[in-house]
Amino acid sequence: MRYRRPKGTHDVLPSEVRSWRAVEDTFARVCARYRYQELRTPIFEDTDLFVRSVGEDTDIVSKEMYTFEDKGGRSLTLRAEGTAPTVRAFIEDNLQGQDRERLVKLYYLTPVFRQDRPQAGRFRQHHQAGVEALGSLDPGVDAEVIDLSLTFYREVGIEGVRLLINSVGCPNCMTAYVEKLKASVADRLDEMCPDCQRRYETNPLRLLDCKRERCREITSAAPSILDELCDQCAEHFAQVQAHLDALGIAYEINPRIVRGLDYYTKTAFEFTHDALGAQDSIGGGGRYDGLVEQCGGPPTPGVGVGIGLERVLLVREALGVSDEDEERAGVFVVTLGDEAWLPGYQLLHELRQAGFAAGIDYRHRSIRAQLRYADNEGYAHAVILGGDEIAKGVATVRDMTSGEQTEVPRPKLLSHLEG
RNA sequence: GUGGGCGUAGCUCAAUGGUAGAGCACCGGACUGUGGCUCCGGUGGUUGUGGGUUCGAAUCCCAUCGCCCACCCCA
Repeated sequence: MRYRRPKGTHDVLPSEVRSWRAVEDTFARVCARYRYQELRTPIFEDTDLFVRSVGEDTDIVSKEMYTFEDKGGRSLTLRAEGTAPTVRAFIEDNLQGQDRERLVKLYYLTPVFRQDRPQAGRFRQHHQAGVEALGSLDPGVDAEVIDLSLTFYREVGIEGVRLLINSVGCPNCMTAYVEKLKASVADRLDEMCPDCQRRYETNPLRLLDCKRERCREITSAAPSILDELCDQCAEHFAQVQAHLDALGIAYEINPRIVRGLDYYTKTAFEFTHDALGAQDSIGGGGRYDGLVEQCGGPPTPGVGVGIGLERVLLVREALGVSDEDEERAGVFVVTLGDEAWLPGYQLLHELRQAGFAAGIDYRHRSIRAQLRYADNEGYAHAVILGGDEIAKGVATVRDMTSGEQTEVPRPKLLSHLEG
């Protein structure tokens, strides 16, 4: 095999496209219902956009980005996540207009590139469906984004989604909390794993995220961020819960949800599903009230979610969700012998011009082979043209479901098929 | 990046050192101009690749590539 697809990437085969379409169309439909508008941004951006928004010290930026230089010496990076490019466009294209209080609601479907080691549910190119709501601090918007996500999961046929929520506070309470966290861990730091010892200096919040039993045990003694939130953040988190409660949305509060992107403030949440293996997160997001300003725009709060489409597809498969069978459609032109070929070929063109899906057998095989093919390919009708039909100026129309056949005069063929 | 498992026909898998097979799919026939059911027959493999051990390797050893799973991280 001379060429292979790059590691961690996938070809979406014709047989798989239907479920992709079903999921993508459902997402677009749900977004339209919640009044989010589609935004398409480039597949690559200035490297600096991701570095400064996601955070220099995150795994995504420090080891997973596909970064390259163009001929002008600019450093560019393949889309490593969805929020930063959306925020960039929000600012650059002035999507908010003059009304700086206006809520701008955007959605996207996009490939995302990260160079991890592939495994179940993890790819180097995956696809995310996401929404971003920019311009409101209202906790009802946090809940709306969560509600939209859950509606999407339900409408693609996924039951059993678990919602985990947390608040990571604002820069003020977060800084104060980080100090307390470090203090509580400090005297046992030498017992922790090398990663955590590094995190202690570079990104202490991530200490809470470590999966090692020893580290978990040590951090379990640490204060919860939820106890350290400032009044504003605590109130916002309470209000998010009140809004979720009002919608009857079940959730678990999990103070260990930190998320791997540095721009999050206040609300952070994650959707998981038990049908998946180790990579059980099927979506995640949160609030990022400082990001727009940090990227050079006017101070603007925001909240959003990213949903992994491959994982959604995996869950659907595990749950046995099936897409509707495609109905039989189209007309297959069966020609018998040389004299019927060109008339059949003309009919094929005529059918297509009239809007029918239509096909023919370029192998000139037996009628048996042609009908078998038409059956396998899901045609609704076969039109048989042989010596008899040509002589009589008719065509034989066979209904591929019932097997009924009728002789139809050539001039009336199209109207007969339409009826 | 670290560790483990697995690579045999288009697909799912047999064959444990001695002639590479089955089911499904595909093609043809029974049915000379009629698909689906049944029966019969057929096409299809440099056993991922390279090297080694052996009289003999799909099988054992080494290397390499690929895939899968876990760690890590995330969607």
